[in-house]
Amino acid sequence: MRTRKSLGDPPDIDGTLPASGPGARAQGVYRALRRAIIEQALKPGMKLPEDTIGEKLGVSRTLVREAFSRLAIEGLVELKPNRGASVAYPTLEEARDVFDVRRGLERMVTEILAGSLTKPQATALELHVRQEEASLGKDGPESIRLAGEFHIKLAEMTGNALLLRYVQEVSSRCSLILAIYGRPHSSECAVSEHRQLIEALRAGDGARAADLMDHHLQAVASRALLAPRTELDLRDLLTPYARSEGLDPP
Amino acid sequence: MRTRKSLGDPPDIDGTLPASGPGARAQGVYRALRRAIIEQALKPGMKLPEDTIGEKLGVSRTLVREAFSRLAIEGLVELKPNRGASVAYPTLEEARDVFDVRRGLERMVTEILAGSLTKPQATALELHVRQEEASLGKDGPESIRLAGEFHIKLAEMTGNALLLRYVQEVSSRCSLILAIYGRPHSSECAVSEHRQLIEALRAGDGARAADLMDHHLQAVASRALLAPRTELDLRDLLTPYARSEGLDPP
DNA sequence: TTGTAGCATTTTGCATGCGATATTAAGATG
DNA sequence: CATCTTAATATCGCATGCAAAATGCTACAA
Repeated sequence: MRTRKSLGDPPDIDGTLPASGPGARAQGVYRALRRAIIEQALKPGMKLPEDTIGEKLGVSRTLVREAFSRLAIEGLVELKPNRGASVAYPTLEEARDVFDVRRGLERMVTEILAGSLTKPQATALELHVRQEEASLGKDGPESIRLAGEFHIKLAEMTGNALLLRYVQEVSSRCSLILAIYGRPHSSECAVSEHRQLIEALRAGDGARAADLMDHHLQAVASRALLAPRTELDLRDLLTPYARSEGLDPP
Repeated sequence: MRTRKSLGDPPDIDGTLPASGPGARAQGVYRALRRAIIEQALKPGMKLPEDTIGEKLGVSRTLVREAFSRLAIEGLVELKPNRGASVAYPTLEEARDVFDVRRGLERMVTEILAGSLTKPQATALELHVRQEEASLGKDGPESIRLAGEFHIKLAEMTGNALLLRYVQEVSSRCSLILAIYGRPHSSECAVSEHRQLIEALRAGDGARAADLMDHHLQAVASRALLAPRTELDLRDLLTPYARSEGLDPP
């Protein structure tokens, strides 16, 4: 039963939109910050003062702190005692850790799905891939979001809530990582690889599907993490510091 | 009231004991509750009123809430809007999810370690197993704790912080699950299986090591989750409700 | 210029207070 | 006697307040 709405409230138009009721605002702050970080409205390393954020979102520092601690656990913000919160700026090593775990998790997803994917599920995935293709030309943030959601959809289909949560978490962190270390115009996922994956899943070929997924993610990681040149890497390393000084690096 | 430590206080004697400084008390509450749940001082389903807990721990509701939300994310407490927190009471389905993810995670651990385990690490593991053997006869909580820590130690040795965090989380949840569904006197892990695992790791035989780990955890899950008899299962299902009424079921 | 000492301001860590909601108890009604 | 109100109490969600720590600023000396 949906307990958090009071009786007079209008029905939710969309489950993903801000709900009303107790606890909803806290979650709203969390979700807002999360999206802002992933979409790079809040750039890696950026300082996050509690009261500023709270003012801007129309809530008290309490709820902002709550969101911070949650985001900190997920690795999206860093939380230093007496020095406040800032958008996380993962090191290359942390980035590699995240990608490694992600590969392992998604391999699990793939293996589970290879034995259990239903026909409607396969259809839904194909529909999704078609959307990805459609959005490819436009080069907006849309294609990146869709590519990410493909992996989330897969995790959802396992029916394993914990696995889904972990995949969501590593996906978020990967977004942040790619924002720092990724090349600007590299589309994260090759749509053709998604297609092949669906084919293998539909065929129930778990080994092949797992292999495809592994290579797929390995490719994403390589594109991002094999630092193209050291100098570029160093420059990027400085941008957050520059930004925190109010500068505007090119 | 002045609960904080002032400057003249003596330094902490032990690093693992409650540290002083900002943020330390918040973490202290979290850790205290976490341990209390895992060690079943707080039983599954038990209600957790904010102010009662805060009083007992000498902190305000704020910090207790903070701990609750963290524990809720980890699946150790349930948090219902306007109805407060209670120690989580995972369903059998959730339990299976956790065990499945755990097997996947620990397979990752095993595969990583098979290629990289150093000699000192192997020695440390052997020492640990010897401790497990020593504590076996005593049948105290010691042997259970040690068995769990073996898996944590393995995760630590991968050097992957995220993987470690996930393994810790699923381990905690497994403890809770076993507290509900496990048979009272079943030692969770067979020490001999730990021994074999170390041997395979030391030999660098990743496939065999992964297989051993998989069977090992499968065994633990089976012992716990293949509900021995349905009636016993039903009875257990009722105990938390009985407890919340102040009754004391046998 | 460069470094630093002291004060003013900002920001955090945490406790407490107030209104809202749930839960329990008591009384009324059939 | 069971069930529906309704009042009392407990508990939560969240904002705000206050002290401690950090940060920034100004002034001054080397």
